[in-house]
Amino acid sequence: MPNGGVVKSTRRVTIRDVARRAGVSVQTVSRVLNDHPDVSDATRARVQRAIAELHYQPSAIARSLITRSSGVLGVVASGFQFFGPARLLAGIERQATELGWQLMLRVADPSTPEEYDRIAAALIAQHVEGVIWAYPELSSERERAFRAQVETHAPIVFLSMEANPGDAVLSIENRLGARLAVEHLIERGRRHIGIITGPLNLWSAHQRKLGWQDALASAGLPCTELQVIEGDWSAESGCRGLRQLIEQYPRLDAVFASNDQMALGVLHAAHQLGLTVPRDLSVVGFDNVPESACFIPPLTTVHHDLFALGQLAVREMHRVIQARRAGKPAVVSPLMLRPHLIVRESS
Amino acid sequence: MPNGGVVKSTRRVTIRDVARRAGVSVQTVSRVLNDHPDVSDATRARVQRAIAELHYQPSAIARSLITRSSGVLGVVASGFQFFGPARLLAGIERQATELGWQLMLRVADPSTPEEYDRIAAALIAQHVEGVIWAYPELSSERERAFRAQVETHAPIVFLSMEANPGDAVLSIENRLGARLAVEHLIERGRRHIGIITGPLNLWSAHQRKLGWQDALASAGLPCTELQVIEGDWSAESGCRGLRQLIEQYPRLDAVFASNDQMALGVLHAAHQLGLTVPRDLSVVGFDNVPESACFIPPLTTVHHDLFALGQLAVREMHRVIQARRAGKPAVVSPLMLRPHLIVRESS
DNA sequence: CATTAAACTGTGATCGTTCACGGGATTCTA
DNA sequence: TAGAATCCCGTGAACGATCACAGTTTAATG
Repeated sequence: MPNGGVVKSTRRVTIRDVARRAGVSVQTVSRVLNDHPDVSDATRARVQRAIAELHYQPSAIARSLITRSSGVLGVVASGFQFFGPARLLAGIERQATELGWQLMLRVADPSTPEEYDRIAAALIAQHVEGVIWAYPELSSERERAFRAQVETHAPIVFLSMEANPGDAVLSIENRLGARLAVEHLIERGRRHIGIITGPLNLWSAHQRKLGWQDALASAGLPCTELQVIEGDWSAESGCRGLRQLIEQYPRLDAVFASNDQMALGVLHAAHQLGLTVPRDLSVVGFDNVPESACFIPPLTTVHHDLFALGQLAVREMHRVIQARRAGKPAVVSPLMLRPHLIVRESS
Repeated sequence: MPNGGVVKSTRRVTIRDVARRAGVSVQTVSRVLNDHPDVSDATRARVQRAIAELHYQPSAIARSLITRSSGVLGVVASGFQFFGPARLLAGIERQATELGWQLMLRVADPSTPEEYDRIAAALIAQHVEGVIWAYPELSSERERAFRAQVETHAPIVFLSMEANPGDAVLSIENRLGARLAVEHLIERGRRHIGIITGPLNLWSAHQRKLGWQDALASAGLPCTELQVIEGDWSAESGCRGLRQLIEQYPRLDAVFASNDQMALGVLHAAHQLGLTVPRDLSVVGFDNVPESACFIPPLTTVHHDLFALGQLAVREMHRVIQARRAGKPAVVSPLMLRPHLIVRESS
């Protein structure tokens, strides 16, 4: 019966209650719970019946205190209003659940500096056995401070970040992806290719810009700062970006937008300006969000699989933790996933 | 120095180590940690220095065992590749962090039935003090089972769900929002208004359909099943939806798409079919995703604030838990947030 | 100066579980 | 039939903190 959420504040049913009811010791109940062999079938059945009758649920907290392993991974993420981070988080969650890990979620807001200390402290307090740093950018010094705090307690995996030597970073090849996109524009005969970047303090945004430069340089095409506008991932910034770009670089005949949302903004602005895509202007995006196939016109874009990256991160973490429990030293091995181009009608 | 993530497996620094170093009892250290008054300034300083020198981090796990309060809320969510759930989760996280709660995240995949039992068990095992059920739909019977398991341990808040009497549900007024959208189309002179719904087993999708019916009925306009297509929230389904709609109801002069992504699909299909929006066809969406202002044409849509809803949910949970700690019974009070219409050029 | 209150600090039990160890009953081997 | 081996089960300590209670010193009061 619905009771409006009134909780009876009864004491929690413990292993002791089960033991009493089954007429055995707590240790025997513990053995049943953990599938240890040294229990006769008869007592095992009795204990299991008591467990069911009392609706007993073991306490992971008490267990992790004594076993010194919590079964919890910490995830530091942010910006899941964006497609990438959301997919990443989904992949992490899926794999974690499959391998039996719980997830403690923190959202890092890169604004305040001492917040990272608080996050580290909170994760350590919760006895997380591993930390997955998903997406939020870290300056080198902050990263060092964070690692110094956390790493004596738990290994860390960094995702989509700059890889300093020795870092455990998993990522997609942003630079390659951008190069593929721009090379494609060049193949289609475009010669004056601008870029709208993400926030350039972000490593991934910076890498995509480098990929754009790579492609232009090796084709001997113009590559100046006049062709660059820094956006903020939002469609609106893509819209503004195109206007500015055309103003400061009128010969523009193609744009590489560093994500699909900004590409949408570019398409929008082009439409407003009376430019026909792709005749007057080619546009390529990055991310391959599901909607990009329904843009007007459908967007050529770079596909990458962040769901898989998230899964991979958890698997790596799992491997390392398991190995260490067995006493062997183990480190996360860095890895880069290759993106590929999806050609549609905007180019 | 980067060391590839090698963890020194030293014993954790405990309150006892701090006590020894500061030359006081563990109780005194505990008092310092919890800001209890009965400590002289001199000892307090000595203890704090010891804490700093040893890099001591208290164990939330040990603490929650004895205090019987974990400081952890469980969140069951899914589908954060969509704008709504992502905003909801972001709001929940923000408010939780502000109020000092940790978040245990589970993603519910509505496919398997016994998974709900596992989720409930996991949450109880982790001693969560409250559960926020964010978005994933529950059948009445599954809900009952879940509540029966969890509610003796922790209060539950349901978000965006059907409210059975007595349920603690927070939501936005989906039905009203849809009615606003359709009434607007009627005001603009449209008479043959179709709808592309979300999956109709979802309460929110069903409510939006009812809102559409409300508006048509009170205006005395046609309202038949021929005007209805069931989508799946994706842009692609909106695209297909419009084609089918026109086929089975050729007089169509406006479409209410139950989210912005499907509205994008509608715009796309209209463009392909040579229809000009809004001249030949008016389109209204639902959600007001940031991109919708950059659709072609910019989308008229229903704005609602799921971030605020998430914050609210945590605040309610907080209130209830605090009250119960103080021994007073308290229940979550149901609440509905009003959405409003954003008029742009697609209508 | 004795008495009482206030300020400060320590002791042992406790939360719910597993770990290390020990011991009795049963079966097997010589 | 004695000895060892196997199976089964229980006892006390431990994990890292807080709680309830008690004790000791210092300051305030009559």
